[in-house]
Amino acid sequence: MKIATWNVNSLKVRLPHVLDWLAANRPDALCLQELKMEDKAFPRDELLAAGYHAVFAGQKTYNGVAILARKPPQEPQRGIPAFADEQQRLIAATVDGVRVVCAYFPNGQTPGSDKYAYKLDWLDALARWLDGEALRAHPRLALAGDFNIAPLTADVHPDWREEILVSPPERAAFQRLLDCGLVDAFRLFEQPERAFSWWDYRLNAFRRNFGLRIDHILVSTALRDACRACAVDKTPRALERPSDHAPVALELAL
DNA sequence: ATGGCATAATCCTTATGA
Repeated sequence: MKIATWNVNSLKVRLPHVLDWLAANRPDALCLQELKMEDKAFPRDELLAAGYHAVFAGQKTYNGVAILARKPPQEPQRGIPAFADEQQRLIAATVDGVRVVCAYFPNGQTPGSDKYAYKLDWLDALARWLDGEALRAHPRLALAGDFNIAPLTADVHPDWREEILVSPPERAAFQRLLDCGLVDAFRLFEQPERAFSWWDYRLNAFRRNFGLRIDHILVSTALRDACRACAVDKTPRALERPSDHAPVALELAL
């Protein structure tokens, strides 16, 4: 089984890249973030023609998440239960017996801001839900998405000067997700130096490999031993009009 | 010290992103 995640930064603009990537990689499930479109604009027919069913939670201008899968995703659920939120940032569904949770974590803007407080509140609600309910109901669970957190020093280009995405409270919140019984699938395997998943559009950041690893796939204990490979695919980032994020893919022996 | 690019929305400027 192959599960992947990709922040597409507008599904409308990136649909050709997504269709090409699906054709080339044939994942069983692909989690998308930052659709930036309402549900009525979702390209359901184009994806079905490409062999993919979808569940999605869209909104105008910002946010928006979807799970694409070769088989119809089962029991879709939108949002974090018991966390009232106008922003469409999470959708979960079962694909091939795995509970796939697709999430677009808040950016946080800058420590001390309202958006930063919202980010930490959102992370707290996510951890509570995973620990208290989701993992009990679904022992085989994968949490995939744009976490907007670079957990380790190795996940950050040395020239990164900002506090956001690397601040101690954000990293503590990431660790709390691991403490729920999840593992960062990427770090189960040997990886190249300076492996990132996002590069700023400015400053020739991609060419200079000035990036961050903020897109992750965490898997539950029950899935850990089934992991066979996990990698960032930098190819779509080099195309014309790319997303600023690259897809991350996990292969499982299931 | 700042912005540098991209997207969407209202529309030629602004908010947001990471």
